[in-house]
Amino acid sequence: MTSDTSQLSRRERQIMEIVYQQGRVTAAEVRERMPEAPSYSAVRAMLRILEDKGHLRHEQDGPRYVFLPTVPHEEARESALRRLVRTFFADSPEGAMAALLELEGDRLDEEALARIAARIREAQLEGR
Amino acid sequence: MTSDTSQLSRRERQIMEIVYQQGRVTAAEVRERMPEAPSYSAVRAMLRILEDKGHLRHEQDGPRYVFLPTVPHEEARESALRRLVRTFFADSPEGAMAALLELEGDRLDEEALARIAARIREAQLEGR
DNA sequence: AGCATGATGCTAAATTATTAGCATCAGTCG
DNA sequence: CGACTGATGCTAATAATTTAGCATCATGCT
Repeated sequence: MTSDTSQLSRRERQIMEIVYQQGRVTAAEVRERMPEAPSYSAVRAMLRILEDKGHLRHEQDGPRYVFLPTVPHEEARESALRRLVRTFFADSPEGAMAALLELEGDRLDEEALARIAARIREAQLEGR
Repeated sequence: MTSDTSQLSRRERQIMEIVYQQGRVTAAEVRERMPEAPSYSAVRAMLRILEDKGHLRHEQDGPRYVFLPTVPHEEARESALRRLVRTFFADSPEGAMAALLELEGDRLDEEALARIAARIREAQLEGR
């Protein structure tokens, strides 16, 4: 297991976000998405550092490398979720749920709401 | 408005998280909660930098300063939520809600689930 | 073939971040 | 009072991060 993401530097964090967002990316793609993007070779240098630190690995994809996170997506997002709930919601999942509804409610159509409601009912029935 | 939190360095980010978690903190309190905490004076120096950059402000509290974020808690968490949904949930709020339920469901008691369900019903009735 | 473009590996310089110490002040205690 | 502790303001040294250039290789095109 790689070290905690709270230890990532500024650029490292920017890159890791892009990698998780995309799933697998080339150096050029990372660069396109970086705020105030440095040179191509600077991006590659950072990617290599992240690989050396164990956060990323690469695969050959034709003439270029494609980079992937070493911590699986699922795991990383759980970790990020927990951290967010702890930092901003006094560790209350209910608060986070409410905020998501409030903030993103208008992006949830009828069907999505129904699906979430069903999940809630399920949780209620399971007494958990 | 201060610059984007994605530009925060390693220690800056650690400190901002602590500040948001606590609401208002002294330098000593920040230091207690930092991973691999540096010296008291190093923490103070970082707090001052964050203040210079506009992320924090301070108030006098007896013989010491207490630090507060300049971006209101509500705003900061919305921003963090959006970023999380975008990075890890392909910008799908439904996905984020499902993951929260999955991950933290066992921390939601009957009453909390009922309250969330009520919020969902409300959203459904409002056709949003 | 030569040239251009896109890629990697590597290096090191430049820049920024992080660190902690010193001087000074304020408050408390014996 | 002096000593001690806890605080601030400030500085600069050190460490870490970030940056980009060079050499080289591979591929495709004329």
